[in-house]
Amino acid sequence: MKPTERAPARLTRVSLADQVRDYIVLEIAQGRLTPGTALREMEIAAQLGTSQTPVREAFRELTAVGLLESQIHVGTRVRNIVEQDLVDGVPVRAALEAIAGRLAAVRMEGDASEVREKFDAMMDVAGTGDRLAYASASTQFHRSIVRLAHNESLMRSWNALGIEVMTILAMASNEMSLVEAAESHREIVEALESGDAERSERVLASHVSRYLPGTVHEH
Amino acid sequence: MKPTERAPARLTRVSLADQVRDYIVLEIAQGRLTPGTALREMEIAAQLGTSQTPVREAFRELTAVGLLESQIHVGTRVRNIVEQDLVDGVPVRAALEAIAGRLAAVRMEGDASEVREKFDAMMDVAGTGDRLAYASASTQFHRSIVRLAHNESLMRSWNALGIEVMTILAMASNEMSLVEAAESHREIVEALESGDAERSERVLASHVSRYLPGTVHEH
DNA sequence: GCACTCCGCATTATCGATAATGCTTGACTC
DNA sequence: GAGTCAAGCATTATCGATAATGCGGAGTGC
Repeated sequence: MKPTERAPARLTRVSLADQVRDYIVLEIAQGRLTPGTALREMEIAAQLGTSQTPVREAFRELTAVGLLESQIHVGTRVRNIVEQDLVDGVPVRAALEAIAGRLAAVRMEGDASEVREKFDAMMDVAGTGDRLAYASASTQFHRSIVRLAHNESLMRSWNALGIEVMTILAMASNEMSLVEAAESHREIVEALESGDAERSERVLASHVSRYLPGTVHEH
Repeated sequence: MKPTERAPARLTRVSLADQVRDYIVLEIAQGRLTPGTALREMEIAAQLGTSQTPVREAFRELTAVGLLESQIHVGTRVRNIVEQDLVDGVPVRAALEAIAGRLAAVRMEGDASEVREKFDAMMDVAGTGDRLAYASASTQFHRSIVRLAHNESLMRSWNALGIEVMTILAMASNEMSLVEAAESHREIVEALESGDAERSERVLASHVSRYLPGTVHEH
């Protein structure tokens, strides 16, 4: 009962545009596409055996989160993500996740099981040392908190930060201990489980602020 | 020296996708497309004399800001924006613009001329009573502040809120005095001109918080 | 009468081809 | 020799057509 006959076991799950997007992200995260590289729609399409359309949609999405940059009628290239971009994102993300923590603590009414599950998954992955998988697990952890805040505006703003991509890039470029990193999320889970909105807000803001590259948050 | 011969003086400025997007927003803002209405790509395309592709891209963008909702392989419909959506957006927007105010106050180094220009434009428009134009002017005012913060992550998160659309919808549905509304932005301009980061942050947070429909912010 | 299956239709997702744009190069003028 | 203009080329933007998907209704068996 094969899904389809013609596709060579590759690019067969969801929409092609999504798969192309993930492919490009990986290429960048793993250094096969370096900043400044010009991306031609038809070329990528040919590589992946799709047509121009899904590639185009992937470009649009990645441009929206700042991974690519494009000029109308000219072209699209890999944006040079400098440390400043990561630094810029921190206060924004901290503010958003602080709100998320405050709302989630109240709205999930003591049932933080989903968050704890994501935390456990993150710990497991950290043990394997797979940095790419860890980046994904961490993103899912944080996203689940934002989702539990039940505020679509918040979710959209947070998504627009392109956390997943940034986390992958950050993970790929540093040597931080994964287990240690995962462990540092424990206090978030506990704060949420306590149902204390203020504490959750505070813990999340402080946690995310520590993502400043090469520095430690303090007040 | 006409731009093109074939187009009937309509849909001729920028990319078709952008024009389709603006068209749909207007249709919704002016009540010709009501919540729940199913949108068919080919139908809109036929109406506007384009093909399916630009319509599709417009749908994607509007889905991203929450104006439409779509299911893969099924269809896209006008989302029912309820008061809750507007309420949800307020704390997020307040947090983002507070950050923007703090950064902008410092980074523009006393030169708030751009912001003042947008303010003046908003006051002018308010005088005409054109609510749609006012919504646009107000959005431009706020966007200019976010832009002056020189933080792309912030800009992206803010854009994802779809402020323009929400403002249009809010404007279309209430009877607030435009001049009064415009005037309430003066303190923001003054705070920014003073270059005082904390004051700008505070004034913006408080101003945006007042956008809560039917209520007044207090602490 | 009710539940289940299968078929046809409406709609989107993807494709391959064409039109439009803007950069670049090279010739021409002053 | 420097500047200007235009034609060619690379690339995207848009198009029209086809493939794939999923929903709903007709038909069937119990």
